[in-house]
Amino acid sequence: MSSPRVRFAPSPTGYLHVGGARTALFNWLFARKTGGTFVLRIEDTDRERSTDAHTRVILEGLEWLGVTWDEGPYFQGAYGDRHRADAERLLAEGRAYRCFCTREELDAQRAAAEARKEGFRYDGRCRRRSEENVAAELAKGTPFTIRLVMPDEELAWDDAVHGRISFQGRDLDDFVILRSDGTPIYNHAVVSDDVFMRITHVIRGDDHISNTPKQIALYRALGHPEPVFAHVPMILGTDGKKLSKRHGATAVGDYRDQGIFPAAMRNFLALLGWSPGGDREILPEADLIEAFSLEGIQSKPAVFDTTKLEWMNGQYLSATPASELLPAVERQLERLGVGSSGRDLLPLIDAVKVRSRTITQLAEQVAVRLEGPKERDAKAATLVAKMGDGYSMNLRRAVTALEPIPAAAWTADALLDAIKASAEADGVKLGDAMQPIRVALTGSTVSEPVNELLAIVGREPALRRLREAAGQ
RNA sequence: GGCCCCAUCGUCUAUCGGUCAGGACGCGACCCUUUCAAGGUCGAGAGACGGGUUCGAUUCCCGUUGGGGCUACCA
Repeated sequence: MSSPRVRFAPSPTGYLHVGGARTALFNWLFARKTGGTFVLRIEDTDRERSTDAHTRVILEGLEWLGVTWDEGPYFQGAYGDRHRADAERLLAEGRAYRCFCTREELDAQRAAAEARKEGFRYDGRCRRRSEENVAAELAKGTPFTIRLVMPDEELAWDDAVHGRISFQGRDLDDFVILRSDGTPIYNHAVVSDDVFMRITHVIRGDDHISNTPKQIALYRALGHPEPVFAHVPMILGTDGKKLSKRHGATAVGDYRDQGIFPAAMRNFLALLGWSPGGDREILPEADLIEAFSLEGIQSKPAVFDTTKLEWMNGQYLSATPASELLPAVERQLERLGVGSSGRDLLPLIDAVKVRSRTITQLAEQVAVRLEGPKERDAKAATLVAKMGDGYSMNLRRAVTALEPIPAAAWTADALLDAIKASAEADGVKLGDAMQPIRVALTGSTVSEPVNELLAIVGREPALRRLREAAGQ
């Protein structure tokens, strides 16, 4: 077999959903693994809902993820002539027919079927029209759609992830392939394009399984061999329902904005519904490609767990040197309206790196060290409440102990000694002396070691904040 | 309603008939640290149910239950 050709074919009717991103990723991984070609096709046949803005967002999302395409983007809307020609060929060969039923008639039939608790299936009445009758309708200029003659035969395939899936043609109806305005319906456009673009492997979402028999019927009618189909399971929200807006962030852009790394997102998405086998979790791009296979794809849906995504991002964050993080941190600081006032940010980044899971969190922590906390987090607030007067008392002690240290001697080591000596003299546990300082300086119970924190914040700002927090 | 897909810890998963059912996230404990994390160690935690097939089923088959998808002149 010549090298595989795969495609990702989103419709620009919304943002790039994480499910779509994963489908794109699997296609990409497969193409890279097999030395195949990854084609991007924008399915914009739904003129009502498709927008250029959505197309742009999808392209940007893919680029951000590092899912690069080798061909395209092709726009399905540009191929109307071929779609029409294919439909007319089917018509000429008797594999399709004109349907003059109006929307109203169809709606009435559907309503009646539903009232009887039955599924609606078009009864094919227009297929039985005589040639004279068709000619007469045509002469009158009655609008018509073109429907495919659904063969009464088995429509089955060996799905690369599900194994054999089989439908019966008699359970399906003669579906519309060309609208009365001459534009194609999804299934028809897809098959026409996949044939034209010589797609060998169709890797797409599970929700397309029920479209597949229709498309197989189309391939057979058109006289083209079918590609390999691989239907990847869907992504669910934590409640087990299809992932949607109400589960929170679903667009890849949301995660980019939250400070998730493309590499972490890629790694996480790849492991959602696919496993390289064994116990590996953190896989760089090259390993992902090396290990990828369609057979490794799970057949059950997967729940999108943002906690694990963040953990994974933290792994990538910890492994990235501060110097590489710097530009992103500077951008985030700018967004927060925080100036670095000429300070070298590298030590600050290193100080908070292992305690952050996203660039955004990291930048916020850097900002706090630069300008002080805006508020206390829940744990810190609880701690302050629990300590009562002890909180400000310990802060006053800290100020007394730290004030004598001149700026020139304001080092982590000296600070540690001073705090220890003070705590010991007052009979205060070191933790009780430290934690109020940490909270006063960061608004959080989590930070680098307190003496290092003090050194990083600097003598004047640190003492000022401690006094303020102590109510002095 | 019809057609189709799915079913291992809370979550992501390993297992391709014989395992103390392994790993990761999260959770708990401990170690490290006279302070926070990170890290390390340990722990709790799963084969939906019922039938088969088999010397032996999480694994193969059937059914039940429970999820999900599709059922448009949407994609």
